[in-house]
Amino acid sequence: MEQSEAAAPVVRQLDFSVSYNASTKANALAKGILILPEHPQAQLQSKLLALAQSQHLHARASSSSQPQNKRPPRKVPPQELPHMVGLLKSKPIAPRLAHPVKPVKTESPKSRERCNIEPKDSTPKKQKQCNCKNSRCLKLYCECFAAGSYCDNCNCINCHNKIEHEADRKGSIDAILERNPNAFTPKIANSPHGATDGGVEHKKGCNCKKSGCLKRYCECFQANILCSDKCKCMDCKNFEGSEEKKALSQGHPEHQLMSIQQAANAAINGAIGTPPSRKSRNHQIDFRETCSTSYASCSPLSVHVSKLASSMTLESSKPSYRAPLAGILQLQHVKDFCRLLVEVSAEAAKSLSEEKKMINSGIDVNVTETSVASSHEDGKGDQNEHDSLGLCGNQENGLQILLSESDGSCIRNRRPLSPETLALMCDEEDTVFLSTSTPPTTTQSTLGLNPFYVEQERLVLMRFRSFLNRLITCGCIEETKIGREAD
DNA sequence: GAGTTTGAAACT
DNA sequence: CAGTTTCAAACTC
Repeated sequence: MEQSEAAAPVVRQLDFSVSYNASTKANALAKGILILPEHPQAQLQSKLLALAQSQHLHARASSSSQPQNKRPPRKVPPQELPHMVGLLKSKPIAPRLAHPVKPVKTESPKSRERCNIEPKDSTPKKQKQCNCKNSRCLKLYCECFAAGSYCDNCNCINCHNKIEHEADRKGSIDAILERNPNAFTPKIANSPHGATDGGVEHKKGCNCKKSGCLKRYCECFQANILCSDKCKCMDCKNFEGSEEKKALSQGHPEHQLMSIQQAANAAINGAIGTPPSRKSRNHQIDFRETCSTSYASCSPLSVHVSKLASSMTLESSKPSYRAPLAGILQLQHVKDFCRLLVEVSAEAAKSLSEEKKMINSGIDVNVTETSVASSHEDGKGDQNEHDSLGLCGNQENGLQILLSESDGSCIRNRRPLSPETLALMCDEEDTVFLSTSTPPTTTQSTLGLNPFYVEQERLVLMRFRSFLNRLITCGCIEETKIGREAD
């Protein structure tokens, strides 16, 4: 069947678990996934990622003065360490040093470290530069060592975390692993609760007492995640809905971006109504217990409701709250939507191939082109999408009017949106995709961007954007409804 | 840049 | 396992 054949590339493109390289190509083929060299899925993936992260990255780039030209030659990934140690036979314990001789330092570590704002996560992108003095960089105090990396361009003293001290290093690693086999495994992991903290949580949890978990002393805060059940912190303010956290975010663009990232992480789990978990420890002053909105309000579309519900909880001890998209967006909807995207792609492929044939036979195809694009921008396409998703089916007529808008502009004109919502809308990036609507150039072709697929990809991405806009609309409307009910 | 605070890691 | 010490990062002045 022609349609299924055309849909195959999109199926492959949407399979983000498969990275496009020579080794995975064979795997993909074995799975029946079609690989098209002239249109690697990485292009689509990177565009989607860029769409979601552009705001974050732009702001980070402007706020960070860290020089980007430092590239350590080779870094050992954290997960590599246990493996390395497993090969060791002896177990020398690294002795504690009294007071090593201090070499002359040439650079101010503070000015540099201040700029090093990369969140500590499982996949560090930028090499930390430590300032260790007494640990020889062979203890977990050393960030480089703890990350499984060799020291490089650091300001450490008497450093043994180097290739030339490999024996010492391995001995120390072995000793540490003997104490704690998980010492080198990433501390940040996917949360079993999902919505609790935006999808990830600190494996061990923090133990903060004075920082309110709102300073970088706190490992959770530093990793840009919310505190979880596992934390033993006191007077924690690092939870969704925390006024202090909110105030902090509003004051600092960097923290705003962190919040956006947290909210985006939470969107996947929170929007489909994953039940929140609760942290309950009687020995601790837990603000989350008095603010039951915290965990439920993880959706980026629910930021305003979160604020509202937060204030409600100050007045009532048992506030009721549900995320705006709870009960609206179900897992099945996401599946349906993916199916829809495949269909859109297939239809586009079909139309485009017909168009190509017509061009070849000298027929003017302007009308066809218009019909293809418009059918996916509104009208039938929208109805199809709306039907398949069943979104906001319980909403009043106003919603239908809003849904009929294809670009979501009316939503934005209605009132200012939160940075979190704007981050998801990513409309400022529209030009990136819309620019591909211009006739493909020979450059694109020579770069391996088959114009046929560029156009096909554009249509799919536009549908995706349209879907996100509708989702936002649903969230806004539900939010308004909840707000009215609260009044 | 020096000094202080903080919380994880290491040690007892 | 709890308490203490050490350590280096984060923070303040």
